Amino acid sequence: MVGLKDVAERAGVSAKTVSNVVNGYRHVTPATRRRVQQAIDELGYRPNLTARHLRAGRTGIIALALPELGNPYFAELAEEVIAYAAGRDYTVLLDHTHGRRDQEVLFIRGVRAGLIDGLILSPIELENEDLAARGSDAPLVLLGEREYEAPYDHIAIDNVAAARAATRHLLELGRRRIAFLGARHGRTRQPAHLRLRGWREEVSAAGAAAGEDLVATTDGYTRADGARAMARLLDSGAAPDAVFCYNDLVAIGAMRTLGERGLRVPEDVAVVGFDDIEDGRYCAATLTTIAPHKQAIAREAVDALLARLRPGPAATPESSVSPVSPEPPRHIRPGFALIPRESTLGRP
Amino acid sequence: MVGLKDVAERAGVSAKTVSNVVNGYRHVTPATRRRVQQAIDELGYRPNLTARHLRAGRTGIIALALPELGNPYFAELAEEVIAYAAGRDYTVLLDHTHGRRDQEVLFIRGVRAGLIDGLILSPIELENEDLAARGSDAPLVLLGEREYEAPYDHIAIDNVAAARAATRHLLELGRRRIAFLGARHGRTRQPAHLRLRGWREEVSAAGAAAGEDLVATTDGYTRADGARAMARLLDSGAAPDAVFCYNDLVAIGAMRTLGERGLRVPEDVAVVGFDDIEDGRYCAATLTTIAPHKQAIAREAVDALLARLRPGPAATPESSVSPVSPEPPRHIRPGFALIPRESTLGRP
DNA sequence: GCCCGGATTTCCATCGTTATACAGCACGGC
DNA sequence: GCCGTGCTGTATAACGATGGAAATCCGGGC
Repeated sequence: MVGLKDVAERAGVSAKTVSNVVNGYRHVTPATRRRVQQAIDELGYRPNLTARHLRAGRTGIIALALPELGNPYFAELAEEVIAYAAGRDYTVLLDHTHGRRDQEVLFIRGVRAGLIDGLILSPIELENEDLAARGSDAPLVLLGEREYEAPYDHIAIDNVAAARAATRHLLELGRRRIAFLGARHGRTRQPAHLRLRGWREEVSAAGAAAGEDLVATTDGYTRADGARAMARLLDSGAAPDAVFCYNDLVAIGAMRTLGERGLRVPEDVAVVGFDDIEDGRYCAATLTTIAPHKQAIAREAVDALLARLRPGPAATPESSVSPVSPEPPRHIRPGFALIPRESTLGRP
Repeated sequence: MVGLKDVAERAGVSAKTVSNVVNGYRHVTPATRRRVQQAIDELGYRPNLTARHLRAGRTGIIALALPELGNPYFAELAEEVIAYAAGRDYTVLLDHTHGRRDQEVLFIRGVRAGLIDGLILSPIELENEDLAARGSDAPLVLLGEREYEAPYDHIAIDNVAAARAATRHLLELGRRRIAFLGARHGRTRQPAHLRLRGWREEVSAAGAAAGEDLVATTDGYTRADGARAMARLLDSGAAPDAVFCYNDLVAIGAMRTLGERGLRVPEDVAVVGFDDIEDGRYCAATLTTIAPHKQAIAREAVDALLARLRPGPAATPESSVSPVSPEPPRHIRPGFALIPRESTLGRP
């Protein structure tokens, strides 16, 4: 490990002068600067980030905790967050919770205390009481469909409106028996709550079938879950002429099952997904879907977090005694779009 | 920020005693331990990782730099690496290079110096000279198809053998005009080098068509690249009866184009991919593919890296003067399997 | 020749934690 | 009653970098 001291010794100056050179401090003689720079190059010195972080009291690292990277939606979102954060000079530490409550609790409790400046979490099974009992004081931003009463910024598209738009699209195509795929069973808090509500509101308003026989539950939100749920739904005799799926993965699984059963998409059953993952654009029948504005979500999430990290605009000296009441939590709703493709329209 | 000192003061002991309690040091009176623990709980103290890292001279963080998270192969691999590293008490800092040489160079040069203990990199465009000019001294493990002359551990399946297995599978099905999809054009070093060679060796050995008209180039390895390349190949009149694709994404793109052109998979054109990503199992025709043993790759990569991090087994005191020559770089070849599915066999 | 003021560089303390060395103390054997 | 002998707990010094005060240097004005 070559440190400031080594460079300083070699250049015949003090450690602080080397530090000044490294940080582009103005008042350094060109001659000194040159000598120091040469020593730096010769020794291959690189400032130790850990030490800097300790000194600075911050690390410039934010954590992003998502359920699964295997879900392309989250992988794509992660890329956006990483890219945007990098532009704001922050490094992202990516983690996954497997959608498990204990993992989620761990994160909000503050694993990595002192290592990360803040956390963006997309919870699945987290509960209100977990947030209330939170120990860590690092800023936290929540992402995704789940809604909480705790005072944290929350970024999510309007899931009810999106679900209604998807359902309406199917209704407008003349479908009357629209199934919902991806309710979670055995839970008091329903992760799919809002999308399910949107579906229910819209079919009810249209006077279409809204029976519970058209709601299929899943254990998770993977392709396999979608395939199984679709099979169960068909076996139950519910005979849907369309399915609105919790997400694209579930939809892709459902389409696979439909294909195996000899049912055509969209002629026999139209399918709508949610997330607009890349895969959906290359299915045999490209997938109609709700496209949340991922870039906006990433941007808003990072901005919201950073807003709570930065000292805030000009805290006047006297106000530092009586702490300014923090900004109230904000609920930000990035946009979304319905993207009609072959799974509802057929091939042009 | 509540630190050891605050806890110490509250418990009426020294900071070191608190540290001892936190770290489970044996010789602490139960009474003292209790008092300290209570102070910890009351203040909600969490040890500052940055300070620990500085003190320890290591962070327990390793970086994993992959081309794209949007490619499910890398997302799935990342999950494996993160999980396995976690089991070995290491945190993974995930990064992506977009397969760009400048990014890759940045990483091996040692961005994050001092913050990470080592790096696992899956390079795409990195060159030998970049590795030779490497500045950082943090251990580095290379992943993936590209081969280098630099002295670093390298983890990759036997790509030639895998490509031959895939091609042989197609030959055994009676296909004679097997195209290769995903050569990279305009590059001296061909990323797809080994897979292309495997294809060439196998078709030549079988006396099947091996002309350059059956080799389609791509700019990248995405679904879109695959779709475009397939279209070009068909337009060229090459009339393949099978395609072996650089990876599953390219294969999925190719299948989409085949579908649009009214060609059936596998009846008219059989398709084989590479990577065994989840998507392939849910295509209209499930995708035959080469499945690299991802878990083994992740395990070997992490193990190889950690082996160079840990002090090494019992460096005898006298040998510490004359530095032991480091272990020679190892080339590790995890296994792979050909997984035949509908894209070559048809639906059972 | 001496002093002044700004530019340049150095010294010291500090971020939060832990390793090392040592100081207090109770207990038992003589 | 004295002195080792184990335990406990404390004081101090790092880890590597940087902010701020203090010290030094330099040329110019008197």
